[in-house]
Amino acid sequence: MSIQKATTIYDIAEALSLSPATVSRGLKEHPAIRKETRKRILDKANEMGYQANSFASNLRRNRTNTIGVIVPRLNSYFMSTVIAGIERVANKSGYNLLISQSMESITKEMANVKTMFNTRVDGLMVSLAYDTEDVDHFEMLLRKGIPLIFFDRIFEHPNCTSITIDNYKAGYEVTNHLIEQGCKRIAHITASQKRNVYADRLRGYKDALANKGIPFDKKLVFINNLSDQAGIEVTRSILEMKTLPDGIFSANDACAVSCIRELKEAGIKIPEQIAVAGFNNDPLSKVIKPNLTTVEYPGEEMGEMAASTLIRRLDRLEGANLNSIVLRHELIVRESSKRK
Amino acid sequence: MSIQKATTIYDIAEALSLSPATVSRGLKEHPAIRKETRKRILDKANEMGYQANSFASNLRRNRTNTIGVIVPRLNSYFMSTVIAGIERVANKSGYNLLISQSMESITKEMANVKTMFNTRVDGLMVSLAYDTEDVDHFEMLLRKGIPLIFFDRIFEHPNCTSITIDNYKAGYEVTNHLIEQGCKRIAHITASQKRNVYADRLRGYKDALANKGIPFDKKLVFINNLSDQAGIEVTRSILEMKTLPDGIFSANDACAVSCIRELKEAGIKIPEQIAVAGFNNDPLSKVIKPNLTTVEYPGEEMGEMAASTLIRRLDRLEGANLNSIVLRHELIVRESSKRK
DNA sequence: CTGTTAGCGCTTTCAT
DNA sequence: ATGAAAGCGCTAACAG
Repeated sequence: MSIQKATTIYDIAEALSLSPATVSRGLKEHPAIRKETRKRILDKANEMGYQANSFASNLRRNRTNTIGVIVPRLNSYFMSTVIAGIERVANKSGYNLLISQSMESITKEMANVKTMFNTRVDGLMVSLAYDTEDVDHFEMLLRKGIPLIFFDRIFEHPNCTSITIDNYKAGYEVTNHLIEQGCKRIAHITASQKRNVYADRLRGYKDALANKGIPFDKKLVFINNLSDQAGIEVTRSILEMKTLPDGIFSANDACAVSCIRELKEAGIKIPEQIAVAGFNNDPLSKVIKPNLTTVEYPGEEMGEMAASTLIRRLDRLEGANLNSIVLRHELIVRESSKRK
Repeated sequence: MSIQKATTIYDIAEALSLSPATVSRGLKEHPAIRKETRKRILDKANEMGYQANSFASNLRRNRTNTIGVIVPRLNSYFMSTVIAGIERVANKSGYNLLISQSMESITKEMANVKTMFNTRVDGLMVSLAYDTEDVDHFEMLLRKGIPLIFFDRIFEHPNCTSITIDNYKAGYEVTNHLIEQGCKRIAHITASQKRNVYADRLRGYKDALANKGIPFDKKLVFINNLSDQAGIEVTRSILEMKTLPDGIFSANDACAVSCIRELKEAGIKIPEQIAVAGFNNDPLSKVIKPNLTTVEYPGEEMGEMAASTLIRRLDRLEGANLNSIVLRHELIVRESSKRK
């Protein structure tokens, strides 16, 4: 099979005795083209197996049709769900995706931004690394008018849309639920307070305690990276406390599951002695025994929202200048916290 | 801050009283450019903040500088490690990555290939979905001379390089190890036999048994999707057997870990009653108690090899026409199988 | 509603 | 060793 030269709009134009300009317009939704002409063009294009050359188009329009995505890590159920959502929307709208991992490091994140910038992505979607302090490294994009969207791990910025769930409320609900199950001494395991998701959940936790008149004890707040390993270590610290907590609220499921395992190992009954709740509704939460109480996090929807908001903005459509979008979460109560 | 027009080779040419052609050459490693001129060009480019416009270049050269990657799913430690390896090499060589997930479905895989094709990726790296039967959907790429590389879940094809570990040997080693620990009745949990990784490990398992004169019993081979959930279900089936196995070899760690938990739940002592081994050396394997015997799989190296092989081929460099590359794996013996 | 025309920025013969 | 010039395929004024 020989390598065949690709069909161009010139070929179509010639076959139809039209000008390339008309063909170009016909291929889009240009208003000033007769419906019938448009149909002829589309049919012929199909017949000839026409594939737009995006480089020519990009060169001409000074656009790339590419959206950058920077996430801390890909290896969680949550993130792969978000990516799937982004992918669906981007593909549908003819955008390509450039995905990269910051590995939770600001340094790598900065390098990624630079690569994205040099690749001239049309827009960028970011979920921040643990240790990112500010968003100066995104300024070069903003100065060029390249839209930037934060999701999940966001940063408040006047020119950027942020997509989250109400982490404060979710944190409040989880904590309140544990209190209602009779917990009076609830530990909270979380991560870098530089990130909204963790800071907000902690605030929710504090307010829920305060509302029920339970004093806040900072010795019960553990900050780590929420990994399996961290779960083991934190559980050991907890087991060494003179008074054990009677509830644990972990800011993710991986860590919660790891805690449950360690606690069971130590002979602690769950939920009777310690009730446990996690966050994200990872499939793991339905595997661990007892099943883990958690918060359903609409990952795919978040990906879709992020992508469609960005694309609307790129295409100068409506509803693109929102400053923040908050998706609905849901507390999922399972055996790990049911005491009544 | 106003939006500033980007520097082009014309700007550099003008500033240096050279022709654009010379600048273009100077920016590459063109042999016919005086070293000194080259340095002047490079310096000036730097000073002016020159960024190549890849669309113009792509349009001209009919290349995209983009590599496609299609994987079953992103949400495993192994895969995110592979991607990190690919990313490093691609970035270094100035290639962009287009990543997508087939979600283990041939249908989605075919759609992804088509998107990649239409995006005119310069090359494609693929790890196949569970249910892919043949590679007909890649033919359109091969016909165009677009290099295709398979990694991990490969398909033998004369024009494609394949990158794997020796799954047969690994399967043999794991099984043999279990036998040496005294196991005589070893179950094997695996996935679609359409995929080399699972078929090869099963062959290794069979041959190891045969070599020690242990009869193969097909009732001891369980085929599922190796998820946590599958681990639970398979363990339940196992627990219902009239004679329990005394060893389990799971083709991944996620499933092995899930089994261990279910077995412990049922009061089975590990490794005393049933020794367990997994595959991939997922961080999880060091978290579960007892720590899981597994096989170290060099994910990052695999990603690097795949990417660099592909890029060498794209750049017409040496060592690009290998048909198959086999990386080194390593059996990691931990408590879950240590009986002696 | 359709055509003409002029590039977008780069690479690559072909000249010199 | 360097330059001139053509053109990759498409889009967007502008003209009609």
